[in-house]
Amino acid sequence: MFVVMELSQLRAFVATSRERNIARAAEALNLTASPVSRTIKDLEKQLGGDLFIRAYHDLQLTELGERMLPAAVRIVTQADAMLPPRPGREGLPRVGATPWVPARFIDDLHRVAGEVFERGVDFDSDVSSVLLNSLRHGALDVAIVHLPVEVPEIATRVLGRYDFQAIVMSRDPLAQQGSIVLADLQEYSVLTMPRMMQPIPMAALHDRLAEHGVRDQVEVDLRDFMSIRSRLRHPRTAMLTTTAPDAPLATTVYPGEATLLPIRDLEIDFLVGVAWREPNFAHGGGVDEVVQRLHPPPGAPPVVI
Amino acid sequence: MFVVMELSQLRAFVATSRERNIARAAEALNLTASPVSRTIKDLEKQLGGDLFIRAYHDLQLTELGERMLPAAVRIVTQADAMLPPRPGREGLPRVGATPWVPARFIDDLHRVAGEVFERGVDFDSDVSSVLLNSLRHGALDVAIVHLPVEVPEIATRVLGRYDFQAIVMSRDPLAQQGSIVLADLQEYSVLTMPRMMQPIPMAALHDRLAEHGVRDQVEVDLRDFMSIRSRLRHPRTAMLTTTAPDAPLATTVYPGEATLLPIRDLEIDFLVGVAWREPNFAHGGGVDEVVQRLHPPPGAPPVVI
DNA sequence: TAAAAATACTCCATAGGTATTTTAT
DNA sequence: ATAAAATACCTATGGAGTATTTTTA
Repeated sequence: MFVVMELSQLRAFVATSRERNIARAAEALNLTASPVSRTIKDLEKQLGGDLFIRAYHDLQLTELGERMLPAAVRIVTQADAMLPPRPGREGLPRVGATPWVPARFIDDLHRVAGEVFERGVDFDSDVSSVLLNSLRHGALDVAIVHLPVEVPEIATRVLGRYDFQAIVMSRDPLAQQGSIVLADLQEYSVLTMPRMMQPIPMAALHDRLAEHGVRDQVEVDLRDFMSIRSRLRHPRTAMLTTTAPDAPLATTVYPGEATLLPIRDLEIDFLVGVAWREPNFAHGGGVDEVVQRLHPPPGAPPVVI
Repeated sequence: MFVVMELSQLRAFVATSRERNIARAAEALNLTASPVSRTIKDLEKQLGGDLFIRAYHDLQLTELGERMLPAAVRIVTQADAMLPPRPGREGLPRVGATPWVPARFIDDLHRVAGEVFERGVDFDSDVSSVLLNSLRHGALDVAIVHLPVEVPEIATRVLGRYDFQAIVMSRDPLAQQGSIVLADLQEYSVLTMPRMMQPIPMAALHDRLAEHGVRDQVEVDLRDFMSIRSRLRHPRTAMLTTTAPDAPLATTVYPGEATLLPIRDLEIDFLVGVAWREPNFAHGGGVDEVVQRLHPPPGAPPVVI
C-alpha cells in the first residue's frame, strides 16, 4: 500500500466523487472497478476516515471527503497543467454555460474565452448543477450558471439579474389582465423550469406557488423543451419563465400567439453569474482574465434584464 | 514510463533541485541514486526539455526547471498536507531564522509561531540563502531572513531595518574619533559577515570598501564566530556589523573593551523581514497568520534599529 | 433479485536495486 | 584518476485484472 500520497490515488478519488459510481469512475480512468475500489479503500485507511458514505446505488461524500475534495482537485489540476498540452482537444481550457439563461451571457462567454485562449476552448452546455459538479471536480474551468452557489471553493461573480413572468396563450382569459398575482394561477397547470436548475430560488418559487393554492406544478425537463408549446395550448396552462427576449423559451412560441404577464407579487430574483475554482493554477491565469473581462466595464450600469 | 504526472516524480525533482546532487536527493528520498536519475530523465522526456544543466559536480536548474519548481513544490506540499500528521516531529510546521539579525526578530518568531501552531513547530537556524533554499523547496514554511529576496514564488514583508557600524578595540587609534569614514579603514583588516548571508547589500558593501582602498576584507564564517574577539585584538583590525544591542556579535565583546563607531559615508541599509511561499496551503492558513502577527500592530511606529 | 462495491487470488509491469559504463575535469 | 550521473540488467513488490462474495434495497 502507499505510505505517501500518490496522484493516482487522488485521481481515483476525484473521479469517483465526480461520477458517484466506482464503475463509471474506473471507465473514466481507463481502469476496471476493482483497483479503483481498492485505491479508495487504501486512501481512506491512510486518511484515517471514510471518504464516502456507501448508500445503495449511490456514493456520497462524507464530511472528510468534502474537506479533501478541493485539495485533491487542486493538486490533480496543477499536476496536469505541468505537462505540455498534447495535440488534439486535450489540455484545452474548458468552459460551460447553462442554456437556461439569456443568450447574451453565453455569447459573451464564447467571445471572451475565444479572445483569452488563443489555442481554443472546449464548450459544455448543461444545467447549472451539472456544470458546478464539473467545476468542482476540475472537469470544467469556468461556467455561466445561476446563482447563488454555495460551494466554498467555487468563486462567483454576478453578471445579471432577471425575474419571471407568466406566459399564457393569447386567447387565455388571463391574457386580458395585463398583469397577474399568483392567486390567479390557482386552477392552472403551472409549468416551471427544472428545480435542479437553481435549487434555492426554485424551491422558493414552488413554496410561493403552493402558498397561493397552486396545486398543479409541472417541472419541464430540458429534454421536454420542445413540448412546451403544445402543453401551453391546453386550457388553463401557464409557464413561468424568464422575460428575456433571447431566452430559450422565446424561440418556442410564435410572436402574438402567447402573452407575457408580469407577476405583481412574485419577488424572487434569479441571478446569473460566472463561476470558477479559486485558487486556479491551470492555463496560466487565463481563467481569471476571462472572469475579469466578463464583468461589465466599470462605470457601465449594472445589467438588469 | 509514466504518461501522466506522478507525485514520486515531483518529489524526485524537488529533492534533486534542493540538494543539487542526485545521490543526496536519493538519500533524502530513501532511495538509491539510480531510480532518481531515471525519474528525472523520464520527467524531462515528458516535459520535452531538460530540467537541469549537468555541470561537473553541480546540477543547476534550467529555465524550464526554474519555471516548474514552484508548481512542483506547491503540489508536493499540498499532497503532504492532506495526510494526517504522524506522531513524532513529522508534519509539524517548520520555521527558521538567520542568526545574523537582532535577537528580537527571532524571539518574536518563536513566540508567534508557538501561539499560532499549538502542536509545536520545528526550528531551523542558518544563513538567509540556505533558509531561502529550504523555503523554495518546501522544507521550510516561514523564515526570518535578510531582504531583498528576488524569488518570484517567495513573498516577503519588511520587519525592520538596520545599518552597520565599525567595531574596534577601545585602545585602537580610531576609537578616539567618535565616528569614521570608509577611507579611515584603508590599512585595516576589515571583518565582514559572510557574503552569502545577504548577497546584494554585502556585494555593495564590498564594492564600497574596495572603492575606498580597503584591500584586506575577511568574511567571517558562522563557524568562526567565536574567533571574532581574538581577531579583533590584532592591531589594525575592525569588524563591520549591525548596531543592534542584541545582535549576536554584541555577546562576543565585553562592554568597554570595544568601541562602536558610526560610519558617516556608508549608506547601505540592511533589511530584515519574514519570508514565506505564496500561495501556501499547508497548515491551514497558519503561515499567513504568523506573517500577519509578526507585522507590528497598525499605528505603531516602524521598527528602526 | 439485482446491481454495485468489496474481496480473494493471480499475474505481470515496472519501480527499485546492483553493477557497470560514461562523462567531465 | 576520480566523482558523479547515466545506463544495462535483474529482482520482486504491488498495482491491475478476473472471478467471487458481500451488501442492501
